[in-house]
Amino acid sequence: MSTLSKLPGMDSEENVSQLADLFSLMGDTSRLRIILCCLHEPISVSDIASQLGLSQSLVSHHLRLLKAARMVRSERQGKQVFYTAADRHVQCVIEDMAAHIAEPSNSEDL
Amino acid sequence: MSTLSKLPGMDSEENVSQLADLFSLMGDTSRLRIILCCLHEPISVSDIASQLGLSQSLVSHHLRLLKAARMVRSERQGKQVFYTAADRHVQCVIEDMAAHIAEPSNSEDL
DNA sequence: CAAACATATGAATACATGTTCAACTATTAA
DNA sequence: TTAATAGTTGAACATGTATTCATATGTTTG
Repeated sequence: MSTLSKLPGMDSEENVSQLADLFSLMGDTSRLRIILCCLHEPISVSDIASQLGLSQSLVSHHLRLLKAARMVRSERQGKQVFYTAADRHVQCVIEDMAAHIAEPSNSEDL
Repeated sequence: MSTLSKLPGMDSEENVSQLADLFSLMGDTSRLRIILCCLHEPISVSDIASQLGLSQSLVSHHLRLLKAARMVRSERQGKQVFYTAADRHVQCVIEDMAAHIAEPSNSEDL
């Protein structure tokens, strides 16, 4: 058995690339900001676009990818479509990464 | 004040792109696998390369980026250089993302 | 029905980046 | 010092992808 890591499920190629795909999605500034917009309450596409200063088309493109990865959920209300972060893990990931940034660098790093 | 999110520090442009850069690093399959290799114990460049079936050069390139982002630490021992994951947050991020994948999709997703 | 609004989508482009190859530095052994 | 091993680095290439523009779909209102 090839145990690349001791994390559950992380020994298969497929799981790793599935993970990488998700990280890749969050690796784009526009997309990450869109996710942040969706974290706390449902928000419409045009509201995201105007809040972030992005074109509506671009936001829609990104939301499609995020939705396909189940990172956001969509709900139509009349003409508008509201998006929300899919589950709490999305926020957890961001908080953890922020904690990494906050972590003081060791002196040995130099 | 523009509070894009209620996450501490996530209201500034710079912090968001700093986050995105880190996610982007983890968004590549090779790099993510390299990180997984470094999670639990120090490992040399050539060992990573042979374990993952990647060229030593490629591994070194990736490690340089990971080190610059303070995701891994390096320590030379003789001819070899051993790398380790920098802090526990790196592992947390991966675990959270794995939990997201494991999360059952809602019926409304269709 | 047509018009107006909100969102989605496809194609084209411009830019970023993962990978390879070759050459270079660093460390140890003979 | 020379040879051998381990790692790094730079340039070049090939592939992927974020963004834009134009157009299409869906929804409400007149």
